Amino acid sequence: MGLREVKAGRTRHGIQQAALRLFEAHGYEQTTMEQIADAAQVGIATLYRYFSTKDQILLEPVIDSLGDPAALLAARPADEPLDEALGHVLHEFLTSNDERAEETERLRAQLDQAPGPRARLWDLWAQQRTLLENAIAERAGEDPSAIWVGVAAHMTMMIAEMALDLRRSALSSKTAAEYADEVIALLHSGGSLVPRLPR
Amino acid sequence: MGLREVKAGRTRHGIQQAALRLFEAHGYEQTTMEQIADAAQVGIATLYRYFSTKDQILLEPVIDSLGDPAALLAARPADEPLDEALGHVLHEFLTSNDERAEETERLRAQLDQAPGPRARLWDLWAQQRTLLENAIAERAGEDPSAIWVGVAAHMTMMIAEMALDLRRSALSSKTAAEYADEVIALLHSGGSLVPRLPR
DNA sequence: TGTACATCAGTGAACGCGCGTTCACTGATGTAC
DNA sequence: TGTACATCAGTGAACGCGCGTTCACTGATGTAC
Repeated sequence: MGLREVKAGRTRHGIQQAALRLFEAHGYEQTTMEQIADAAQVGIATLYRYFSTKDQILLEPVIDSLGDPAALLAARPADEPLDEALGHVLHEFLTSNDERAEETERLRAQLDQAPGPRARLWDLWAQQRTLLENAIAERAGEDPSAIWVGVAAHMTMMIAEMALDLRRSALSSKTAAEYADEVIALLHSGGSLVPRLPR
Repeated sequence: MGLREVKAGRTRHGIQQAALRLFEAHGYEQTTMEQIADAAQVGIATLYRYFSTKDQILLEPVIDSLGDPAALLAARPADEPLDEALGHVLHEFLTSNDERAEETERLRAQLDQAPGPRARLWDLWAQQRTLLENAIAERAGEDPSAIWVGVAAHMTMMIAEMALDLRRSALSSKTAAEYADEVIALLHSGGSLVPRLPR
């Protein structure tokens, strides 16, 4: 890697850092591209050389840090029962997330206040759920549009979402993976938490 | 209702109709407020008298047509088991939705192409899930932040979401309530669809 | 090691565009008497 | 029933603002020889 690339990397990183500081201080919507450029000590044109939109500045690190549940499932042994495999997928997905927790937490907090980026992040989750559906279907040799496939994928992603939310909002210092275990245990406890068909 | 109100209602409705036509023809983002004003044969200032933002024109009818699961749960008999009560809530929620299906379907289709409004709609779902959590907790006389409460609420809303998605995408003419029944049946089938704790 | 040229990060300024705001005004509808 | 006044829907035009685009240019870094 030559000096040119090193400097470019520094500039890019400097923009992200400056932007995050400003977002935290004044909010995403209240921060203008001009302010970011000033704080990062670059021109506005330079901003758009690295990030095609304002959204991207906030989203790029979050997107990069997102795991890939479909790939995790594909890596599980083929003879493992689906529910067990999905349990492992959840663990691996959330553990890798726990490791970068502090780093991404500040970004997430900003996301919650910016409708545009938030919508894109949700799209990303939905997209990964679809990929997971395909992985599940392929594993079973069945049609990805089968309802049971959708149920399994939705359950997995829902547990992941709950676990991340719980870690984010809770006072305790449990990991997301531990929260996922609690949720899974509740779902298998035979309690009356899952809606039942009306007679 | 006097003539003044009647006319105002006509104007408001005319704006929504004109906007929806334009959104369908050219897409939400590609449609400007000026075009909407022209098509509705009113001034731009009139648009902002009725709708505070462009989002609102699209969202207002969707928001109005959304049911209220928390209220539905509160209306169930107090001695009914929770899972049964939630099953009824789902049925009532989705049935009322099925009735206005055609009306809101065109709006939903537009929502899918507009990140801003889509984010707001998701916020609304999350908000209603929170309300449902409160209703569940109150029914049980427990803390709304208990994990099992969140699980029950998430499960209910997830089934509703899946049912609506299935009705929207499917070729068959089943109702959302019927799809919900299928999902519920799969969840209780004892299959290996719910992730399991790794040993 | 030096020279000539190519490449590319960064610049600044001007611009287009659409959302949303504001304001003084018109004219129709509503109401008090 | 008519008159005088109040209320309010609708108008048009100007404006502020921030995002994103474009372009010709500078100067540092990279490379061929």
